[in-house]
Amino acid sequence: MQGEKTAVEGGLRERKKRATHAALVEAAVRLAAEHGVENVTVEAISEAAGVSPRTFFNYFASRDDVYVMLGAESSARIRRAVLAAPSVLSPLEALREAMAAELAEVEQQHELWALHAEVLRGSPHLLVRSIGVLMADEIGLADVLAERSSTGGASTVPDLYARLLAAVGATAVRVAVEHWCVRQDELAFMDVFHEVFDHLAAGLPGPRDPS
Amino acid sequence: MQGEKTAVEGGLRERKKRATHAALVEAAVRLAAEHGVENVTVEAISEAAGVSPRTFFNYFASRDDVYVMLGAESSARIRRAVLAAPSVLSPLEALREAMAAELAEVEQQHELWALHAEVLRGSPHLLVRSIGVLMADEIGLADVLAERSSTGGASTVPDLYARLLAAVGATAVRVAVEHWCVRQDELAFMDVFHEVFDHLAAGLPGPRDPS
DNA sequence: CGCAATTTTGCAGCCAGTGCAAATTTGCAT
DNA sequence: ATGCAAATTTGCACTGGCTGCAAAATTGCG
Repeated sequence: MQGEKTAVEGGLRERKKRATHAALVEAAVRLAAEHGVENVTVEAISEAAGVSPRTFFNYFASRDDVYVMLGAESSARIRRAVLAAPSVLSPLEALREAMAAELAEVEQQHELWALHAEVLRGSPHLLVRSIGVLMADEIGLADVLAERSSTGGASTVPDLYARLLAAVGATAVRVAVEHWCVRQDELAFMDVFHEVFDHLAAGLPGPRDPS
Repeated sequence: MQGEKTAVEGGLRERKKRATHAALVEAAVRLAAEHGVENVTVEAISEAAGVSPRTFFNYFASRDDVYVMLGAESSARIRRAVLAAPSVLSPLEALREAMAAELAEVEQQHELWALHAEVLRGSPHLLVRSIGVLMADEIGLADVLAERSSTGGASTVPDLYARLLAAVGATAVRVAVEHWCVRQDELAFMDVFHEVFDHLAAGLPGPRDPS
């Protein structure tokens, strides 16, 4: 399937849409980092991105969404990785591997993420919304985990264990990220990540290092 | 009105403030349950509560906050209970006990909570915000857990284990509540709650019942 | 009762967010 | 290339969320 040389995806239309989306996000983050989120209007963002204010709302349902809707693609990739995991792995191990792989990817782009994190740190309001969105993704993750474990019966509602594992996994990643953000220069992120999952696998016995 | 004997707290001024606050919350929840959140304006809420629209914003920073800011007092009580827990309990056990006690309390009021849950179910937007607020409380909980475990040194930043335990504990409660909401008539909430914590204590080994 | 502090309210106004229809751009078949 | 259909962008008008400010009402206290 390679007939097209550099066409990574779709037609010109779709590419332009993605470009506009990215331009809006970047403009919003940069303006917010400089002037503070509350002092950045939709009009300013749109102008910096070269579109009309009305167009902004064709891409985001609210002004805040431009700062909040970032992890959507990551979460889809994690779901695929969980489904593709070798069946010898326990559910917790499969999830651990899938998340580790995705996080290694994200660590590349690093720069935009750092700026974005700074913006969120300055507005608890947005931070809270972001956390909420991350957690809301669990439902989809729980579905995938339940599907992987079950023999094939398409259960309409994931069982308690799958829901718990999805939620705890997402929470573990968030804690690892937050902890690492505070001590960015002291620790390697992946070390923090694996320490967190070691704690979980051991049943959270106590503050002692489980290794 | 002359008897000051039943004055549970403060003067008339403070009581009236609490009354207004409660009236706004109740009016908002009832109106939202009936007409849908998006069809309930601040004007309607204020009118039902018997105050002016402007006054609404003296109590809540945004319209959505009236649906989102409910668990604040619960979380303070849980923190106190964790600090008061006997030191023979492991951190996970102490947290489990504190949360179980608080949840038993909340189950009494049941009625308003059920209505409120229904409203949130109808608006993913608010559900996400609520989850975010719950999770944001963890920082305070992590402080308390770290303080309980440490010999006395007031660390400025809770250690990784305390943060993880606080976050996972809050997540576990949320999962238990959500799971129970779906099967409200089949299961007793406390059974779900303890099953979740059994999974955690066992290190999430697999979907099999750990009991 | 009268004074000081607090709370409520109305008002004027900015900005977020939406529906609609016209204008513009893109994909594609001819 | 050219014209047509579909998708996208844009302007416009309008509702409603949200804020600052100062006047009016309410409460606490001597």
